[in-house]
Amino acid sequence: MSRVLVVDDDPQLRRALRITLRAAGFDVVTAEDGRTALAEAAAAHPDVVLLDLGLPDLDGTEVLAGLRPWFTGPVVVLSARGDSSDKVGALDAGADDYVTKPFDMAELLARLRVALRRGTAEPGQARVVTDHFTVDLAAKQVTVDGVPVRLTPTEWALLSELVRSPGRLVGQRELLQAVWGPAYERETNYLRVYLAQLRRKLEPDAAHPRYLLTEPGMGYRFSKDPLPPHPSQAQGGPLEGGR
Amino acid sequence: MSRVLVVDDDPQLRRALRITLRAAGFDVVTAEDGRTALAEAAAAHPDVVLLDLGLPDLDGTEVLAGLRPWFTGPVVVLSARGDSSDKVGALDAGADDYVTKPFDMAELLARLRVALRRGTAEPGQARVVTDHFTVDLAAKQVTVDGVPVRLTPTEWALLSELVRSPGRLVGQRELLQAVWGPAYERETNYLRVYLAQLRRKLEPDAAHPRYLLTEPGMGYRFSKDPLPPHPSQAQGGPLEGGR
DNA sequence: GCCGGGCGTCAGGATCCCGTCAAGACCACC
DNA sequence: GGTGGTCTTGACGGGATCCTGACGCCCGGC
Repeated sequence: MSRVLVVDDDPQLRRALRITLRAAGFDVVTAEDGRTALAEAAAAHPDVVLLDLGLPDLDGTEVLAGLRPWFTGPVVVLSARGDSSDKVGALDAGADDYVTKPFDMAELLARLRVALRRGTAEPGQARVVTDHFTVDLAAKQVTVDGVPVRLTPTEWALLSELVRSPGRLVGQRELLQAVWGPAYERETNYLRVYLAQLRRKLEPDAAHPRYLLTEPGMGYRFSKDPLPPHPSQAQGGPLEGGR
Repeated sequence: MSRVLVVDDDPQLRRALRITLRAAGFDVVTAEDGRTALAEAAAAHPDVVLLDLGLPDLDGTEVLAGLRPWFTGPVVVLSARGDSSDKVGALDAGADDYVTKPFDMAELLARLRVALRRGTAEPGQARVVTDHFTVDLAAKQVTVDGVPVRLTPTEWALLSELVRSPGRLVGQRELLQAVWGPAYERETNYLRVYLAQLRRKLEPDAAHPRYLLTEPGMGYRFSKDPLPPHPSQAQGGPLEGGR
């Protein structure tokens, strides 16, 4: 179930949205002004924010600006103002969609579904867990077998880029651009060096990676479900009876 | 620079969009009906598709359905019909945004920016499934009977080119140009070698392909619905009573 | 029956790519 | 000014990948 944070100063609309969204299977949290919204967003970890622009204390754009540095989920703006300049401003400020009041509830629900469809898939998006290590994206913390591990800034940037989309192949150009910037797209050396460091710190056996996989010529892939241990790891397990 | 595919049957609107989008820094490709749209989407590799729902040959929803199995980028729907049910239908069919005509150009550009900001679809969103193997174009992952299979860059480039238009015959020149570049249009050798490798990795019986089919003298075709198994595969099935 | 074009297969060698290591540069903090 | 940590950069060996040519098969035309 997905959690949505509804930010609106109109009690009636809040109530209507709460009822409808709950009926649609959402877990609903509400806020009536900008400060509360920012606090609730941090506290309740919503998957999506439904944000009214006309708030009593803060301008909607300010709320967006306060949200965007750390909130990675989608933000759908709800506003009575239908001017094109308002829309462009909010969308360029980081909003993912813009719906004008009065709005049709079925359409709003559909747009929420679209926003969630592509927002980070897992509800517990801040934590990625494998059998061997855990990555907490919000706290910037990595633990291996429960023990915290120190990562350098570059290592962290690289790891979070990979872990953000489990199972997906991330191209080397994509990684280099995200971590070092567009000017370094050819320095595949960096990737090799830092992937090796990450594997030394995270993998059970750095020489035979099971989670941080190489796709030769294309890029790297973080796999949640580990590959089977390398055969050379013949630690006399009783199951290896054959041969 | 991003490439956008504009699909609309109105020549005037196409022209206006082409000029405005080009001025906004886009590389513009156009199509005037659904069939052309699907072909262009497969051939031109757009980053985003701007799709009018009222097309002469196909319903817009059909174009969406033809696009979504493999197209990993965002699709923004443009429509004169503003009914809520139309919007919900298109959004749930895989569209990323829905703009009603007449529209404000600045807003449309902002929505295109938003769509592109989010980048490609999540793994699992865009996948081509057959009875025997699955191709996840967003994750760049192929599984045969659920087991991940590793493809080399060239193999992947070739396979994705074929899989992008299921059922359609893709000319050898087209394939060679897409994978190796315009200078290699005569090297049909490459196709034979790499098709064989793909068949070895994907087909149940590489000697009698059922999914990656050869059209002698023309090119190759990916078929979702497999051909019946080859008769020589008489593995004692009860139905193979004869002979 | 003969012939030629197109296709599938195979194996070798050249090339590219990756993992690894180590040394130097840079920076922040003490 | 010293020190520890981090980031860059280069070089090297091993392995995977790509290109290439040769061969045999099938099929349609003559």
